[in-house]
Amino acid sequence: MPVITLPDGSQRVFDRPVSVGEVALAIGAGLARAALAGRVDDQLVDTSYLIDEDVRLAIITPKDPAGLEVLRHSTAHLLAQAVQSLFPDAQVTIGPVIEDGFYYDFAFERPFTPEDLAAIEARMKELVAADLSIERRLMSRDAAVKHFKDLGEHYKAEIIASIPADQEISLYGQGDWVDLCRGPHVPSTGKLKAFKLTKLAGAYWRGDSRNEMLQRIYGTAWADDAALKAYLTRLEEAEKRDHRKLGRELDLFHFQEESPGAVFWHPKGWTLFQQLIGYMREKQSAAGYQEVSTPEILDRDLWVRSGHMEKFGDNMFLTQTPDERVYAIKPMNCPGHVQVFNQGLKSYRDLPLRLCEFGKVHRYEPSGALHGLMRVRAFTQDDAHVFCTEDQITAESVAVTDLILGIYRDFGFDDIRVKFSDRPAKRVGSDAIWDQAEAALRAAALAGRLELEYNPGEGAFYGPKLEFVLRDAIGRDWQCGTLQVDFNLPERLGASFVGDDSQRRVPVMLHRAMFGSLERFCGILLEHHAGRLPTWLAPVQAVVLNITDRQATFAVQVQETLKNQGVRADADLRNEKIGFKIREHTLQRVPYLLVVGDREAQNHEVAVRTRGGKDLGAMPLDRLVQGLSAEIASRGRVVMEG
RNA sequence: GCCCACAUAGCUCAGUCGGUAGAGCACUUCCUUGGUAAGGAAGAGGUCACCGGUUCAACUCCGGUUGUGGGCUCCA
Repeated sequence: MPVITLPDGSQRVFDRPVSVGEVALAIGAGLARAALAGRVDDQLVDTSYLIDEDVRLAIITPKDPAGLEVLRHSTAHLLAQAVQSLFPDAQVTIGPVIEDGFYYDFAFERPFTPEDLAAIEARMKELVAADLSIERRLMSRDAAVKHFKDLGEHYKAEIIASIPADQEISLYGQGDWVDLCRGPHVPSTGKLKAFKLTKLAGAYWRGDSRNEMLQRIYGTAWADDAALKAYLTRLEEAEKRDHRKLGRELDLFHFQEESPGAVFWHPKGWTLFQQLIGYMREKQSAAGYQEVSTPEILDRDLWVRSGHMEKFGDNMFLTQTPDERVYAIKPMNCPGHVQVFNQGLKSYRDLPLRLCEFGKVHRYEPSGALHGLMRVRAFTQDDAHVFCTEDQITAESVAVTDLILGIYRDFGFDDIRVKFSDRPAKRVGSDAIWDQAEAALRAAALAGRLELEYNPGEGAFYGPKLEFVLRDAIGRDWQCGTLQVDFNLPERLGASFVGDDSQRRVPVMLHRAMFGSLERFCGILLEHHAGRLPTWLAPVQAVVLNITDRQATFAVQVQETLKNQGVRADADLRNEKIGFKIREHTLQRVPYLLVVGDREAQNHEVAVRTRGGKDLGAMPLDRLVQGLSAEIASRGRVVMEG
């Protein structure tokens, strides 16, 4: 006589064991139709699951996030069934749910083509129309291994063999097709309505690049067609703000074959870049950093001593010169900064010593990893190294964290999280020092009142680290800043200072970057703002548009006035209609369009329009200058429009 | 680096069965001086990424190289 408690607290009593589906039907026919699965005492189960004792039960529908997951998982199975019905020789492997969808990896003798994809999707639709019921059964491990081996499914057999002995092996069948799966699944294929196969890709078996490559088919699945359509629209919107497209449209930068992964910055893009540097210089100087500049190329031997050659030698650019020496183009700035520290005898009184550099580094990234500004081979870091005593680690770490958080907020990022990685198994330094360093980083992260994600054992061999991740306007995460404690490099490169007891000591080094890569940060900014950079960062902040040639002189006068006040202003004196000019500069995302006609010239004012299409009306020149200057100085707060 | 796809004018893209290339926008010139998201006309612009092969003939078919895109792996 199971008593079933529903989420609203109400109870239902049955005089015999009942399935989740039957309970749903007892509540209502509509709910029974929508039911995809059940949650029985926090465990997700199929609608066929038989309840024979008192439980709490929630009926899971597509509206429930868990329901959507079940739906996607079942769609992955549907995909596998369709593939095997069309291509019986294809072997199945795994097919998990991912954000917004699912994928399934297959082993098949020839690559799938886009035409195959269309055929597979059509077959999936047929299987949905057939509304095959999906049934779960249990099997012993040995029987399951034999079952899949007999089918020629070697990957599945391998997966089953690796499942812990105490776990039961469940299979799900739909029609004549069976797959190994933990479940749960929707009751029948007819429940799968809104899905689309999206792309083909290669993927290594078990995610290991030493293994053979499988073929992955990606798909997306939603509760209904409206949600699917909304998702596809969202993808299109994301494409529109792609920084590579914006880079071309706004004439900011380009790439070309002669130097893959290296940016050609155009005047407008470089203006943005320089704003970032100028901003950071100001912040760092205020925070007690001293800027240095170290060589781009350094003898290979230094990188052998630092340990980089051994670990990352394959990813370094090396020079070929008329002499015998081999230089490495620097992939990082740290060894250079240690050389600066090493000049002259340092005292504990010199610490903490904070050296920063806008260092351009080169890394030979794998060709397949390159991606616009986001992953390049030549980039500029806002790199800094703090040389300090062990006692200073905490205070310095807190200071760095505070600095980083304030900076992200200035750029319009409020959603920031931190990943904390502590000691790995293989490491240098005593446990006492690790205890101290980890405590310092944790304290620093907590001081910033941040959401902390803990990655045990993921730290560098030379010290623990914090990684700062920011979330952009369309919900993507970007790792930018990093703070690492290093017990290793100073010693390897012979850094030391004289302590208050006159003994030589080895300093601790904190590695820290805030933007990370300036190139990448530019890309993130462009996508975050969809090209509409805040006024203080916009390459062109205002453009003066004359209506006819009669106002050309006044237009130039307005432009000059603005430039003299430090506003980046252009004048568009072309013989074009005002509508045409408005359109062009709006598309160029210029924050303020200043129209001057006879009326304005007469009154010594400008008609102000924003790139958002808002008409701010006529404004005397001095008020315009005042407003623009205030907005630029405020870094981000919109003064003019408010 | 691995898998798949792609590479035609500055940009976005057509180009059938193999017969040496087109459009729109942009650009140049001329007309137009027009009040808030595209005024009109004419002109110029291409070794079809590169190298090789097949063929009477290759943008087109085949092989290779480079680059790009989407994934995988990697990211000090």
